[in-house]
Amino acid sequence: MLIVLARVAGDRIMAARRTDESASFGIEYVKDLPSFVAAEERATPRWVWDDTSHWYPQLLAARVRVDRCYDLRLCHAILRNSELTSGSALATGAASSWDAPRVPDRPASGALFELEGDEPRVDADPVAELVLQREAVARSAQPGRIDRLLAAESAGALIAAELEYAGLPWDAARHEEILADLLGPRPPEGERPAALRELLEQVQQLLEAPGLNPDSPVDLLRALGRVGLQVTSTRSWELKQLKHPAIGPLLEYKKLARLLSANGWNWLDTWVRDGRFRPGYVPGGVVTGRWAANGGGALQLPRQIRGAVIADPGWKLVVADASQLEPRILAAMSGDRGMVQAGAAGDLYAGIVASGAVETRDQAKVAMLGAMYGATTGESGRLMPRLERAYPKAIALVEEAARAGERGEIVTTRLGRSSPRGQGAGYDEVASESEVSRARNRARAWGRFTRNFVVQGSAAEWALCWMASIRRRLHAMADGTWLTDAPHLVFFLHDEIVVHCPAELTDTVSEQVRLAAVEAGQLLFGAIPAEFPVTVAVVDNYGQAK
DNA sequence: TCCGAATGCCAC
DNA sequence: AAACGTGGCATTCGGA
Repeated sequence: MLIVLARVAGDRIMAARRTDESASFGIEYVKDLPSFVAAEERATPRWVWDDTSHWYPQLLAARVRVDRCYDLRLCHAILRNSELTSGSALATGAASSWDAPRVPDRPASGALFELEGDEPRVDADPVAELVLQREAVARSAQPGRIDRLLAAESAGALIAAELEYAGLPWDAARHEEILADLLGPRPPEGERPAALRELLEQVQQLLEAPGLNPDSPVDLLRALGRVGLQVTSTRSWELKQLKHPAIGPLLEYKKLARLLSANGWNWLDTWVRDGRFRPGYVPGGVVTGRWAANGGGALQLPRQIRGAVIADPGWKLVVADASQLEPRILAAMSGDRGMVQAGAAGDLYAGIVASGAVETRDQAKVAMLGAMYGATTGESGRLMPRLERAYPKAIALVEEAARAGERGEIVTTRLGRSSPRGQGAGYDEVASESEVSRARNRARAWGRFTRNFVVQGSAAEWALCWMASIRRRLHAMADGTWLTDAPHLVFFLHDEIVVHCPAELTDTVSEQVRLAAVEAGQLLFGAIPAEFPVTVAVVDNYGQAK
């Protein structure tokens, strides 16, 4: 059963229900959304709505969870662009409001937004859009794959809302300790903490630059130049090459200044409330299908402060990451038996060494990353021919993706997400030499993008399937207990998840997380015997994992 | 004074 | 050693 929800004129909510494919929609109006959804959810319908982030948070706030949904905006973006649905009316029609960029939900009351016109929002007709989308899927050459992707993408939207609802357990006191240890006590607003002040004085003295602000690259570059240090930038790795007494304290300053500005006291005040860090997640926010973040920097949580992520008393964190996910995805997608075999024993990179393709694990890793990113120089570039000889099908897949991109063609992930229509490679015949070379560079850069797109995007699909399966399994374990009173997901980072879990359930949860990884592999690749092992750590704080 | 580009570093 | 993909975010700096 499907139930489509929409806001209609007069700020009313309409529900259009369809019990099976052949039936027509029955319309009703909803008085109280949470109680309506809670009642209907007993029959586990698929809820269809324009944008999960506009509907689900208020349901969760009322302690109403839903099992399945269909996010029209996210699915539209996939179908509109996918090679697998390129002939559909949805793909060929004029752009509509469904193509508009995501609109962040309006805060309940915000003076800033009142000016923008506060008439109630009326949704574009979601039933018509749903019909168009289903038609596009039905006419696709690969309806199974694309449907799987739409389901996974929609499940991801539910998970993102639940992650934000639950929040990541965060011990503000522990965070403050970490800051105090490294930076000194919290300084008054606008002043540098003690550790930074001391380092700054040293740097200023050693460079004989009393007024120097190391946070200003221009200023710093000038000061370094005055003592004879020739550098083209002030990046840390470049400064590390230099020999001068000021470099040590300068690098230390930069490290601590980064901690202060990115995850210091201001960050703590802004993003942590009541023992939870609640960042913004944006499912489908990256072209490849990865999630993006907006607010809080969830996807760049530095290792330095992960020790502040502490499970509640009596609870644990189950931290799981998919080992060498992208190369394994490449192996499975290309059907490269040798590379699949190399990953069968556990450590894919060790398997590559064992096959004799390269000498060390580090070489295997660098070479694989280079193959997926398009490295041409350095050690990675030098190892490529050997990798290609050992794993011809895997390397051919990324090489073909790169060539397609260079020709201006689109490429597509395992389940059917296509790259944006690119940067044409063309240049005209009368173009000057520099124009030709610029065009060639642009084409090559786009080729590196499409090369990476197929692997990164397919890995993102695997991760969505994995996480959706984990969510389903955790819900089954919960046996009616509310989301956050039972084991629940609290963090997601591309190929890694964290489950907040009562201590006595960690074994079961770990097992379910592993089973979910097997299931994800089957969802993407069917019977291909590719392994997707996960490393699971049961810890009290996130800093203890890995 | 506001805003976008440039810079640099964090995550995968 | 520093070129090789996807991002977010804080800070500086120069132009409107």
